[in-house]
Amino acid sequence: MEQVTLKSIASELGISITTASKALKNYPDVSPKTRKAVIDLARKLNYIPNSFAVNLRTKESKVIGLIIPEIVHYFFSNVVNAIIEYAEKKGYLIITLQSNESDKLEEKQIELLLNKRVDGILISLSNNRKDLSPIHKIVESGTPLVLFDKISKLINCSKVIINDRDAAYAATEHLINTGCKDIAHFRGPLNPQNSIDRFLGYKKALEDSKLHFDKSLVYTCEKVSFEEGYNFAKELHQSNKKVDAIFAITDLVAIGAITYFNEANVKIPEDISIIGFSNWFMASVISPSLSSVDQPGYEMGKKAIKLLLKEIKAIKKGKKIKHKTIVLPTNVIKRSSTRD
Amino acid sequence: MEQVTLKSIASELGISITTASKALKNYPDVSPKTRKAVIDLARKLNYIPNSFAVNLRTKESKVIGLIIPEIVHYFFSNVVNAIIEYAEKKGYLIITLQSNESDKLEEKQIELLLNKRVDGILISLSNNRKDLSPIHKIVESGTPLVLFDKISKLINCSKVIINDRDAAYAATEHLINTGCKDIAHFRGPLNPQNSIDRFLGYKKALEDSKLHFDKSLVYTCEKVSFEEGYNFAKELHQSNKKVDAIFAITDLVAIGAITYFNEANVKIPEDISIIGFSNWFMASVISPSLSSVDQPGYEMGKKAIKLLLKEIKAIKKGKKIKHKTIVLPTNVIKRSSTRD
DNA sequence: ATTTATACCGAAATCGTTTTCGGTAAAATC
DNA sequence: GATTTTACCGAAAACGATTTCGGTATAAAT
Repeated sequence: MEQVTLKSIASELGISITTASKALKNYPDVSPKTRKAVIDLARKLNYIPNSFAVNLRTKESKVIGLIIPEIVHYFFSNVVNAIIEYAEKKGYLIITLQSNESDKLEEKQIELLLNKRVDGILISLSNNRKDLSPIHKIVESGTPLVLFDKISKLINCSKVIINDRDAAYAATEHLINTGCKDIAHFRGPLNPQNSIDRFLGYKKALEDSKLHFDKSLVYTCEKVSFEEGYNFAKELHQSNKKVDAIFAITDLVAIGAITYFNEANVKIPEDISIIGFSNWFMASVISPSLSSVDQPGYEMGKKAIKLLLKEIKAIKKGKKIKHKTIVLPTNVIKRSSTRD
Repeated sequence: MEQVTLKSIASELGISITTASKALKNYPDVSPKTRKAVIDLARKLNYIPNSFAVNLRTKESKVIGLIIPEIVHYFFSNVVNAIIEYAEKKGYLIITLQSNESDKLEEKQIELLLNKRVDGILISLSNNRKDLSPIHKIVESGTPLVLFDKISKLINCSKVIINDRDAAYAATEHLINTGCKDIAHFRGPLNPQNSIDRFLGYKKALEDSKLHFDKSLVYTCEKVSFEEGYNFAKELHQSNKKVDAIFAITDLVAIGAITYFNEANVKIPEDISIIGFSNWFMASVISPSLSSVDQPGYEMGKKAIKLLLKEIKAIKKGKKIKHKTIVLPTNVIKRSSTRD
């Protein structure tokens, strides 16, 4: 399998490597005749420029690194989808890595991407990240970086996020506006900022409406799973606590709850209203269909890669870059699991 | 941002580039003293070997290309998950691309990966692929290739698949064994081999059990969506056709049907049995829980990347490679949507 | 006829690493 | 003391493309 190079083309045509290169790259100082000859031969031999050599020379790889906690997640697979798609259109390829919520793994992966000399890096931070020095290292290396969804404000780079607090506030407000007074919250783990922010939004909405915040109505889903939603719904129901609504950290948790209430013949939303978070496609599909807050994964991915490519371009041109933080709007999607 | 190179290390230490390189790569002909000096300085300056130069020299990129129809799919995101994970352990990175079921796009992406000079390629073919020449091109280029799930037998390379026909046969057989006699099939589109094979398995199972195959009981889901499952269930129900079971091409379609029957107060599995395909995690979660055939995405991804890396290794050592086709076993997972 | 402009072409340096192949000094052997 | 071995080191040639800078013809201008 003999490799076709500029050298082989040049020697076949009896010209120099320089001229061959210039012919293919539309330099003006090559005659139409030789240009045609080179192009024709290149096509005939199926010449493919050696990207390793090009990379070395141009010092860019046209590859972007992407680290997310887990790809097997509707939200993240949508993000990845958008990123891959947009990047490809702009001539960039994406190397994807998953941290599995392990900060140690995340650090290794950052190292890997830096070693690969990718042109830029996109990260959604793992929940357990405390030490920010590996992230700072990226910035120091001069590699453009954009953080999204799960970010840290302490890093000096561009970011794309939603306002979890406001979104949770809106969800809770929707429950309040539709007449609910005793609202439970199935929250996420205690550490992640997302989970904290949503809890805070929930609490703030209660307070702003002069509703009593009852700590015993807050259940913590460690794994944010269907089962937890199901079991906490059962627990809540059998406890005979006075509750007329649930705000769940995630649609999956909410659907767990719905499943229990359906089985227990508790009417939704007459007896209890339920609202989820993320607007997973299953939300519109189960019955009753689930009200939710949309978390625009595709949009987020697209905005993040767009921002990153812009910074890469700017740096290449030696321009100064101003880091931006884009906050994507979220909307409460009203369906049948909450009242009118 | 001055780049740290072997050259800068060497000149700082007053030694040659060669020796610096050898010190870092554990060559025996460098004294412990200079080795230590080089290693220490390299660490101090945070030296990162220029991967572009290494690639050029070693002619390998340690990158694998992966093309799938869509990443936003539980099955495929599981495949990707496994591939990324295993590859990383073995020192390889994954560039992921999605064809969106477009053969034109798929061809461009193959071109992209070939131009990038990835060390190997993994593909799950798009449904519309007729012309196999772009795939042959990969083989001709000498790039190791492994096809999985949606493959073509006409390509001379290794493959990882399930036997859709047998799996569908087993699903239908399960319905028959549990007393069903009039079994409908919500099939997929007419083109894709997967869809055809599952239909054939269904038909064969009926014939082998001397059950009548009724063409009017076969519904074609063009988009393989929840809505189609729901609507065909409705259509079937209102048609008053005699039917006591449905085999759906996919769990999503099956869940659509279940949702309709739940609403219509048709008892599952007493009045009608339903079995899906893929063993999506939602199958165990809805009520009644859905019987299904597991389609081991994670296993498939792992086997595929393993096979590919093995071939890459073999080629590097100049060994001959024998292409393998791995057929992964599938199992009928019995849950509450079918009878005992 | 001489100068100037134009149109093409190519030598060579460069990117940073890897690896082969000699070379020199010191130590070991006879 | 002469020879061989051992232990280190480095020059230089790759890998393949890009780009600068200078060159030589030929055509145009004076």
